[in-house]
Amino acid sequence: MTQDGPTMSEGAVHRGRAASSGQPKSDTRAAGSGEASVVERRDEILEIAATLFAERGYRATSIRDIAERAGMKAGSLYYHITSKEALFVEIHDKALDAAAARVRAVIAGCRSPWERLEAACVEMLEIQLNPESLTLPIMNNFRSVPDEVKDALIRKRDEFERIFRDIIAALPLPSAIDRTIYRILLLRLLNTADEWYREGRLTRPEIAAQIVGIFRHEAG
Amino acid sequence: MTQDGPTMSEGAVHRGRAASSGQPKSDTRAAGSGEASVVERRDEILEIAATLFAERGYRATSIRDIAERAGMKAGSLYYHITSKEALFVEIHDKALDAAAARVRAVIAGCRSPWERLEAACVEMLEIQLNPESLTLPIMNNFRSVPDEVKDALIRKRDEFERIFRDIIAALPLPSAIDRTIYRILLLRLLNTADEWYREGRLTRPEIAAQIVGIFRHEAG
DNA sequence: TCAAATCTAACAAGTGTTTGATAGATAAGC
DNA sequence: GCTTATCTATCAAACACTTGTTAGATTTGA
Repeated sequence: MTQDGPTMSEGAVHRGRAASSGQPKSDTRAAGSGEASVVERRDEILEIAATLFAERGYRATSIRDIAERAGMKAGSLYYHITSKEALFVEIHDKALDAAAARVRAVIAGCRSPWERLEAACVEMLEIQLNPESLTLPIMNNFRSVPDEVKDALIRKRDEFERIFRDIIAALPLPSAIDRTIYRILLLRLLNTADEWYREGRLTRPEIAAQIVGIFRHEAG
Repeated sequence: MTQDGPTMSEGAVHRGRAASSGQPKSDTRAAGSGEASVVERRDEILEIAATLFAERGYRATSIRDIAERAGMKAGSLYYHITSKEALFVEIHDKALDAAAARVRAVIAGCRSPWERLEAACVEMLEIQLNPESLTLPIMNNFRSVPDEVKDALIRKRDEFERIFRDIIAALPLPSAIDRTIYRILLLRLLNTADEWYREGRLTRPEIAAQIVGIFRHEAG
């Protein structure tokens, strides 16, 4: 892609209920009335799209694919979304926020720096390898994303990675090790786990322990 | 992609001079006659395609992109190639062969196991980060490749990675470290270097040294 | 003259997106 | 309570465009 994607012009003025707009009137409509509420429907679409983006990548996932999985026709999707790009950006931001929250939560209960690193690694593997929710492996492969959007995505990702910068800053590493490279390498492994992970033999915590084992060096 | 790509039916019976076929008559035509020889023309196309595939990925690179860079129209490309898939497979195989040769060459002159590992890492970074030749970063991102082709690509890649299996087998690692995970992680970093590498500050050999520094653990 | 290499033009299929029509539910007026 | 009117969510159909690929005509050079 890089230069041929649609150009993401201005903000949406759709008739439908695209992205951010606060609740429509007061439509959260408690789950009493039998069927899924309006808000849930949109979240459902976000999850479906997230799963497909994660499985096949942005470019290889078509609007029609998403629509079909959501049980509707392609055109109908545009009642809920502004554009494919906007959909991706929204998912990406939500996924990173959720991931950040989860990682922050697990490291909060850790005393030593190495404990924190290992807990963060375990949690990252869970996040990347469990296609359960909206916390999905889509924080790389920026090549498949139009240029203008790319900047926003990278900014959000950098924000997320600051968590690891802090964890690593607290590690008692030998002075010969460059902490920036250290962080880049570690995050690359964690973020692309779904590409190199092979089911079987070792469990996820065991693999996380292997990673930390390799990255563990005490100053001396 | 995964299931929608073209289906790579049978072997080519083109009129042109697609893939493997030995030389056409005796057409290597020494470089005396002023212009590029026929064989060189085809290699030129392979290099152009390799560069584009590396830059944008398989799916995001169109036949028309390649043709334009080669100074011709899309249809004309099919005089030289059988299909986009076959073109990719050929490039991929050639790239891996070239990379294997280069890595084998540099580790041949090394005594100690750790020396060998560092030399291999330096060379891999050079290969991945120098878009000079046909030795290009396309040994990952298999998601963007049709299923049937994927198997062949993976087989070839596994063959390449055996070099690293041997290097790692000779390392005096602590018994707690799993050499399979160790190899997978290291190769993932080296193979995706073009995605995480940022120009400036550290040179490539310095980065390679950092990587080896992190992965270096003596048994004890 | 002959073959190699390229062009033009089309194909069928797929892309993101828009438009106008329409069921089904909800609310308002009488 | 019954009939309107409004609104929500969907569909069908088209749009303009890109994709890989093929066929036949045409140029180029020896």
